[in-house]
Amino acid sequence: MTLEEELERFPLTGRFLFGRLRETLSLEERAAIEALPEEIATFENSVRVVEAGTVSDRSTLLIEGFMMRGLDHMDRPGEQRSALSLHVPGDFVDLHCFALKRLDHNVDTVGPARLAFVPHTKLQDVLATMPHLGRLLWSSTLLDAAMHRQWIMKLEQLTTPRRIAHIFAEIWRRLDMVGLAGPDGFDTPLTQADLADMSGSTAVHANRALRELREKGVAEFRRGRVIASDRAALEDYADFSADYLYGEGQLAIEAKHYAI
Amino acid sequence: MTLEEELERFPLTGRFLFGRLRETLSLEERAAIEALPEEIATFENSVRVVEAGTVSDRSTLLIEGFMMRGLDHMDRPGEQRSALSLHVPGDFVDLHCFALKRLDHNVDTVGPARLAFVPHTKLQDVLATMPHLGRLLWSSTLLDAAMHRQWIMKLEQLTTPRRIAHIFAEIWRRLDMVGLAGPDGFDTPLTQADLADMSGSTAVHANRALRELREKGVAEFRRGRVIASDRAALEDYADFSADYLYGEGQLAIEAKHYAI
DNA sequence: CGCATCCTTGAGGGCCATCAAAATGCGTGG
DNA sequence: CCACGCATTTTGATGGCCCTCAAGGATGCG
Repeated sequence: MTLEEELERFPLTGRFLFGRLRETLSLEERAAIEALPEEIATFENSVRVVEAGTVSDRSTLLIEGFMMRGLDHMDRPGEQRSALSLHVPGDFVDLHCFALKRLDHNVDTVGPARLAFVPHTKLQDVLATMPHLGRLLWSSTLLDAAMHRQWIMKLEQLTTPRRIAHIFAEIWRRLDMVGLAGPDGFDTPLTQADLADMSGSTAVHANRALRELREKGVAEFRRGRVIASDRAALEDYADFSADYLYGEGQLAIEAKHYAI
Repeated sequence: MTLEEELERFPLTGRFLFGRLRETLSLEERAAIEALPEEIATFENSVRVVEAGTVSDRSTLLIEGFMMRGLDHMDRPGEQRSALSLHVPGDFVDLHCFALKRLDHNVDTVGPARLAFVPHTKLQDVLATMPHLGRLLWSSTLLDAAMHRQWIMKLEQLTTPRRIAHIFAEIWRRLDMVGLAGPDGFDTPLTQADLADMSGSTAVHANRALRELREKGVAEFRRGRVIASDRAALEDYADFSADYLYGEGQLAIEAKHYAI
């Protein structure tokens, strides 16, 4: 099914796992997912949707826009924050809190966003009646963990310009999977300060790193728009390999194993 | 049940989730876990147990010793590696590969270790018949993700001495939970080069960072033995808070939610 | 006792943080 | 349409953390 058809039939959740494991879901299962949200809401830029430490009985699915998971720095709340992951439409942002209940980080919007809230009671019903779907939900939280690991590697190994290039490469691939990227770039609501948070750097240095990317011809960043005419060069510069996103290439392998 | 009793009845898997969510497991469920391993094996220091990229049909439970998940740096294989997580006895090291099948990183021993291999077919049987246990297995993979997030924060926010102090503080707490720590420190097979890999630094700089920890009275590290007389000072210095480990303090909350 | 591994120390240089200030773009309201 | 305020971006200067290369010292094992 194409993305357009998918979104026609499942306008809220059609992007969930699209380009990855969605193909292994039956239509009944996709319908069950579409029926999960109890409430749809729209938020403005930089709104804290869930606060770290709170016990929650619902999870957030991102329909439209971007979100970030992070933590305020303990010394100066609100000033310097630690970015843990960025989320694009189709992501079940804090599904893991269904199993852990208490969230260990904040969940904020980056730019305006439309969200679907899924009560955990409904998830529990789905798990009881649709075990295969339950396993796929599990997998989707593990994709998050795989991205975490790549971020760790990125922070341990790369300089700031390469870290930012890696961020660009990852977001681009992920937007691609849900049909929201262009042929030579993509749009985000990110600021240079956001990039600094994600790369463990400062806004000033992120600015200089972006200049280097521009001068090297790797990528351009202007007010949230990322343009890179040579995608291979960008991914090469960032030591980026899309394997950890478990995208289309791996689907053949996965689908076989998921045929319970 | 005390840890001693637990290990008496479940010598292989008695430490799995001990001090965290194990209390929510029935005796039948614990017995089911104990019956999972198909093979027990002992390995020497620095043995690669699973190679990145391979499709695996079994997962590894760490019974005794330490393991590390990581990636070799692309340019110089075997030389500079990126450490992603360290594992202690009781950890279901690569359980996530049950759901994702393909591993995105290597799994190596650090020092000698005793491992239990669990075939995925057995896990599948357990999931089919014991849904509650299945959810707990899910949770255990999410604890890994929570630790990943804390590592990301650690790398983004802290200097190398504080990163190493954070590593010490985390390992100490985790060894505590499975009864393997002392009152003023703990033993590991880690070298200074390992600490460097874990903190995204170099062996030389890790050495200087350890000297600073020693001079500041935060912690001592001598041939794998970590000694810190003032644990609060160590955790304070490292900006460490054990919440993300979802240990005993949170059990009351969790247990309630897990009473399906 | 010899060897391998690990630890330690020095010197030089590069990446990045910090402080400070100015320029640019953008929405609001006059 | 212009003025204004505000967030964001840009640039400079200084200093600190950390990398790299190099060499020597300690420890443990056969």
